[in-house]
Amino acid sequence: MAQLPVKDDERLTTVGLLFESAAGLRRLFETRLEAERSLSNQSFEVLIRLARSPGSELRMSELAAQASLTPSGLTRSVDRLQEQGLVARRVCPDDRRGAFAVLTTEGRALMDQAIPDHAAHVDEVLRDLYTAEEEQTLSDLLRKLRDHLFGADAAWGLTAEDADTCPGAE
Amino acid sequence: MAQLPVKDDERLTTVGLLFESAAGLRRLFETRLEAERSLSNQSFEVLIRLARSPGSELRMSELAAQASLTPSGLTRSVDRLQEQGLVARRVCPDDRRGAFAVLTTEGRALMDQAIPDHAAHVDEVLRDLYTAEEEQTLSDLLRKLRDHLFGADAAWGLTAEDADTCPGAE
DNA sequence: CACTATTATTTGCTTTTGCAACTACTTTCG
DNA sequence: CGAAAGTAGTTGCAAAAGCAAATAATAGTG
Repeated sequence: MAQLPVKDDERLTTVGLLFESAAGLRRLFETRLEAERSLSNQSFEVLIRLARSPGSELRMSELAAQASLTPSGLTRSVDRLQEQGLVARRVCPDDRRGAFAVLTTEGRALMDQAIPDHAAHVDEVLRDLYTAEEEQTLSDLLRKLRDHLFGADAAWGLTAEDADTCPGAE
Repeated sequence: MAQLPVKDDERLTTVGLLFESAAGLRRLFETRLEAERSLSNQSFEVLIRLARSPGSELRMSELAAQASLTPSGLTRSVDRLQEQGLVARRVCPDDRRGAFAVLTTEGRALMDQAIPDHAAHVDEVLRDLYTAEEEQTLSDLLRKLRDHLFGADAAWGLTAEDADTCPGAE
């Protein structure tokens, strides 16, 4: 089938919708997370990625990529979480330049509560909006974009097999 | 067809992909916009929405919603653009509390150049990634989400018929 | 009409973010 | 080995963003 060309305007619109949707969700979640857990959406992003990683830990640089922060942004974010007692740093024994961010016991406990709550909130927003098929499609299309923008690696998909770069865990 | 339930994990992943995609695009565009036009992505968002509105103007509050900023964030953003001579404020004659942000001649000239460039950049990223059909699907799914999160109004779709709340234009 | 409630935007102040420079380590290569 | 180049993370500083309170104008009510 001859594909009708997509016009510039439509592409710009799609990008605009993507930005608006992300910002809208961020604000929505932030309100609740702030109220119920005193967490910003950004902190939560950092925590959830740790929580979903093997050993509840991730290299700083990897975490920065996953949480959409620059290295310096992540350093401060982890500083804050550390002050709150939710995260600790662990030097990488293999490479002493490197550091892991690790969920503390307290952080783990918090996330064990917060993640189901958050998932329920996400459900609330998406469940009645999309069919299961649409949701799958959206996920696939977004993953394609994400992988294209970064390097097919990073993030959420949680293809666990990497991440454990630093065998000498505590 | 009985819809297989979507698992919590998958929903969380989808949301994560959305955040990552948006952040990735923002960084990508920002780099080029900064280099070629000395504009942040945020400023550009404000400008492009003005440029695509009838009369190149929009109420502050409407613009804030479209650009994913809080009212105060938008005030400062417009302050900066005004200092750069790209935007001006116009008091709404109907309602003297209200203000319009308007593209100046200079701002219009800038955007007449910048938008095609930006559109080309967006094309570069999306053209070979998605089929026309996929792109349409993505756009539809995102629009549904955006409309659900806000009030089916706002933004890009540019259903021009509103916006002209303030008849007494200059 | 005076009086209270609402709405639109701005301002004061604090937090978050980013860039660029810096430190500390590792790797490469002569 | 030892200097040069590269990598991981942190810090100083400045820009941007948000919240809450202030301002200004409009709407509603008795």
